[in-house]
Amino acid sequence: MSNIRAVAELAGVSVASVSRALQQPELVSAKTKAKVLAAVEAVGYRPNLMAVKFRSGKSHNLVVLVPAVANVFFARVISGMQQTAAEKGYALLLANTQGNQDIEAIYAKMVQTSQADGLIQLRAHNPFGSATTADGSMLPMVNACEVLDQQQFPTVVLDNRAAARTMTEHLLSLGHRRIAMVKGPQRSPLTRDRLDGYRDALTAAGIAFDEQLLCPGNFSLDSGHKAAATLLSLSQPPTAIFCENDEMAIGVVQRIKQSGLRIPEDISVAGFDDISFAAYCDPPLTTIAQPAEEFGSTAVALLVDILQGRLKKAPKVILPYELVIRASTGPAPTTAAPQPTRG
Amino acid sequence: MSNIRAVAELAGVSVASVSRALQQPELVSAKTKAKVLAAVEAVGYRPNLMAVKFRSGKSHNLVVLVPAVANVFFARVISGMQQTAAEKGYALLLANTQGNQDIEAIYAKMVQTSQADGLIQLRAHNPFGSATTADGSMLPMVNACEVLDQQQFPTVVLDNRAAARTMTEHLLSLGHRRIAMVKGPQRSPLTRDRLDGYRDALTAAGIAFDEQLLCPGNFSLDSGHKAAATLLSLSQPPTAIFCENDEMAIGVVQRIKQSGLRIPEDISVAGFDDISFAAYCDPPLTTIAQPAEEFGSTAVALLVDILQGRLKKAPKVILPYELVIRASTGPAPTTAAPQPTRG
DNA sequence: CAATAAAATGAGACCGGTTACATCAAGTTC
DNA sequence: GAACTTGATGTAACCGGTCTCATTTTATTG
Repeated sequence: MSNIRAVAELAGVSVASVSRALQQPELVSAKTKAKVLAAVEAVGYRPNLMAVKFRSGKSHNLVVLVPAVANVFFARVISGMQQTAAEKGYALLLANTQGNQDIEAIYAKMVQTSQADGLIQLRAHNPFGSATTADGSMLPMVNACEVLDQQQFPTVVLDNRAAARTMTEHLLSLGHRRIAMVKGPQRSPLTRDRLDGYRDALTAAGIAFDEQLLCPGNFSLDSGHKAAATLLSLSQPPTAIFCENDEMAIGVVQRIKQSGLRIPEDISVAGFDDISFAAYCDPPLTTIAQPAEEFGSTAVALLVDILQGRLKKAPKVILPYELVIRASTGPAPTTAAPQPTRG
Repeated sequence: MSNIRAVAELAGVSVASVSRALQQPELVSAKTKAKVLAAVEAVGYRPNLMAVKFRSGKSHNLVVLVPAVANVFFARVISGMQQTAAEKGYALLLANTQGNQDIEAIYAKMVQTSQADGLIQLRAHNPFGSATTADGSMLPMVNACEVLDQQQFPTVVLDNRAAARTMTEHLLSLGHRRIAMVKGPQRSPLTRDRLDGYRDALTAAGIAFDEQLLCPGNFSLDSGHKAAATLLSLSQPPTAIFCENDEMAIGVVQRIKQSGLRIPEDISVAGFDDISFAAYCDPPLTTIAQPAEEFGSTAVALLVDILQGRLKKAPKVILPYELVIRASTGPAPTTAAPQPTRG
């Protein structure tokens, strides 16, 4: 691999002149610039950017911790990150953590060992352990989607509580009184916020909260399917099921159909995220649309702002959501609670 | 940020001893090692791995060019890459190319500028322009999923021709004689191979090829929906539609239902990939299962083998596929071709 | 105890750029 | 023409590690 010294030698100038000719052409004479460019061409010179990064102390890499890259929603977030990172001259180092904190720690270390300048976390967990560096400065981390309770870090988030309340109100407005919720992992703040929103709406409508109508899930299609089975087997099944993501809702839809019940005539189903498949579900899914790509691009933009010193305090960016009403939700059945015909 | 010299000073030893104590502890005395480790702890030393990479000339980064990270299938491939890369001590630099060759070129340059050691391409395109470096050695690239015609690069691929033939034969065995195909982008070798397999099966069954039954698509849900509309409006519509991926098949399914036709009684639909949503489609989708994660892990393993000099010639790895028969395909209708009732 | 082998340690070159500073040539001003 | 300014270029330090080679210390042996 040819280096800058080879170029300098061939061009008959110093390495400093070569560097200047390439980086600040206005500082060198036209003659020198021409000689340098010719020599660069001749030896096929490509500057070793690793050396530049090392010298400058900036890797221009950003670590991204993603619980599951194969998740449709996260894939969109990554897509948005990628776009903005490229625009700002950063590359993304992708880490598929699968919720494993050891893996998170390994990648977080890339920041501490100068392999990356900053980190974006899509889960409510701080992989660094503390919020500041040894010298007390803010760690270059942005938290998006599911955010930490303590607000030491810049965050990009949806008002999950309000969104869940909006969806629940939509279902209430259709006359539903027994509304089940298929939740995400128990401990996540995201799930807690959405549960709060759900309860807010119930309380406002004067409906008692029923623990039986809460069903755990893990955001997978299968967990939705299982949750629906549980809910349908209740002595008093719900007339509407609100799922914390679209995958689970699609699983729920399948299970309900397998029971011979109709959606939304017998039971309404709602999701969250508005992934592309939601509109192609049968019936098309009522859901909360999140600006997934914007989560990614905003997170990257914030992180770059921090890295370049344009941001002093940790901001909290709240992105808008939208209730998307499709055919999977409809008026609550007026008759007695429907009974499964099979399954 | 503390460096190795600070540690050396505090420990009262040379920088070489510090380096050895951390990298080849068997070379230093127990006493020195203890002093060094204490000093490391005291100053909170983290080796600057950027410096190490620079010095060694190995970045231990791999660039991955993905047409669309938000695509469900590719997301799984990335997931597999991530896993294997982490095991082998490499990090993934993710590039979302969206088919844009300029973006590909920018990221390919990361290899040439030593920011990455190698590259994985998921499309049939060589972002480097040539197959060898200036000195004639093989470029560190692996091509997966959709592969280049010329075989200068190691490739990981499905026997798409055989897979398409298998699916077509499945449909033929159900009595279908008018089998449509919803294709991917025209110029891709992947689409060409699958078309060849489709024609192989038709020829073997003595059925004439009908150009009208080929429908272009772009692997999106929407393009499947549109393709179905076109196919249903034919004077003689197909009795089965074979789509080159599951997204398009799901789009096709929706459009067919909107026409009031039943699947599979009136028309059969088949996909390709076996994404998780395929099993949750209504009816569940017959498809070709591809080992997506294995594409990723194999591609990374091959690339690392190249980088570490364990691989001299470019191998071609062919991964297995599996015909997954679900409810979206069934016997061809025995009556006259069904007519749309609405839509 | 001297001679020698073996183990431990230190000094400093090196990777490939950038850049502060020194140097030098050419032009400007009085 | 001397003094000074300006622009172009070169020299070499520097980033933070690794690693070769020389040197010193310790262990072994006759």
